[in-house]
Amino acid sequence: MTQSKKWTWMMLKENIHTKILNGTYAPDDKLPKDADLAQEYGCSRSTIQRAMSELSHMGVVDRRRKGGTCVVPLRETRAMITIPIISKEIAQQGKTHTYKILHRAIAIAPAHVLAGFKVPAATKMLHLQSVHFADNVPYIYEDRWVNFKSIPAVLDVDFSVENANEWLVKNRPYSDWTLSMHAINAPQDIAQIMHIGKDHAILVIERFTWHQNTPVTAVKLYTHSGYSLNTQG
Amino acid sequence: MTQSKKWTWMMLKENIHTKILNGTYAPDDKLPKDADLAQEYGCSRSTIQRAMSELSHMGVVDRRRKGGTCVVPLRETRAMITIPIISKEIAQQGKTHTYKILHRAIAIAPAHVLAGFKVPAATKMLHLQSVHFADNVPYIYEDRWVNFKSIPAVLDVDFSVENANEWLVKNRPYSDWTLSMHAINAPQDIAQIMHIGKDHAILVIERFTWHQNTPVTAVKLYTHSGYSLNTQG
DNA sequence: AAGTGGTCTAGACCACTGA
DNA sequence: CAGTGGTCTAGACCACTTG
Repeated sequence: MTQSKKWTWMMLKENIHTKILNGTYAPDDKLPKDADLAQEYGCSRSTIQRAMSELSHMGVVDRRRKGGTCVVPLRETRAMITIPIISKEIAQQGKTHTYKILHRAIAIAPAHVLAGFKVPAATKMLHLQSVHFADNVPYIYEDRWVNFKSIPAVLDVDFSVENANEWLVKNRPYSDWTLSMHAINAPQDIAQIMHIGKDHAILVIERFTWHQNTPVTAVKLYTHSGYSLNTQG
Repeated sequence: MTQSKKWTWMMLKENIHTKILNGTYAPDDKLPKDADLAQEYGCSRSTIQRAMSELSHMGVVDRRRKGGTCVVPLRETRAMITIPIISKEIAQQGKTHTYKILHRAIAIAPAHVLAGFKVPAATKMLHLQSVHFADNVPYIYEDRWVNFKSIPAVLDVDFSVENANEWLVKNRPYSDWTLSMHAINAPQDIAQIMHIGKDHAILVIERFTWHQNTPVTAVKLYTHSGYSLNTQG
């Protein structure tokens, strides 16, 4: 039925996905094995493999050696989100990015930072608090701890000029990270900085980064009112 | 230097990523072309291709035909997030999921729903408001519009028993969607439903789904206090 | 132990796109 | 139009896992 056509892996992915969506393959059904599908579609097994591994990655099917390929019954939505580089994001909106540092100190990192890093002992880190503006309107407030032991040069940087995130991305890339998003009511100090009312709801993006198991930086980004993260699939 | 070893695409990905992280390949540098890398590592071009296309997908490098492969200078963080199936998520926490429908009506969808669907004309849809509980504590409030023209059977379902999201996932899978996350202060009615104070900050997840260009459902999930979305890379 | 998906190879051709 | 990445193939072997 499906021969005589040239199938790319992308077309295969969509074709099989459609068959799953329209019930040709129902939830929990077992799909034919790759070799049989290859014959059915008249293509090589590698091409089937490529399509199916995408579907597996999307959470649409579950693939196991020896077990075969099944349609996942209650599929979750998986989305790739991009945490933008702040200055780029602001520039894309046609606005001017400026940046101001409010606080710089070396201090023992608070418990939640140590916990997030999974570092048990109290450790001194560089504490940086700063604000990003878009056309002089507060855009994001950034509260950051930097483990300067992993990158001593950070102590010599003049962060009144240089943006901490971008300096770090350039000078101490990370290999692993965690990310968490939640909502909070703005406490008094942040409300004042962001020019919003106390208790105004803000989206907080919290990120921990490591480089080969060494903590690099922990940052909380307190977004401006109305900020949203978007994606599609 | 790197021969005599058996390289898998995963090892290659990590090895090349490390070289980018440690500056062997600096931002904006051009990497050797796939064929040369294949020779350098003593593997086939397909294997290099697999590793590099992963790095490209991660946003670490930029690949162009004829242009070659470059290290992206200011790399964004890209994360795969999973929007869980509510009942599963609650079960995973060892709690009991229950569900209650508060409102069911057919009405003209409000402007923001029509706009999100990119449907210009006023359209009647099924409006469902419900709450999910974890051990009888409000967990998520769900405000949903269903385009019943795309799935008439939805009008006959007894949503006092059946969970709308899961019924839809089973009976009208979607092919395309958008997702948006932001924070709001709980309005009076939602605060009351969720047993929180008015203006308490909550994370809202808003999703529009289509099936082959036909709107299926628009849903806003108002999460409980303290909810967070997590991911890692 | 056998079956199925995961990976690797060597080679071919195609599709962009930059010079 | 020439160079580079993207895809496809046919076949081989490996790794996991289930019966």
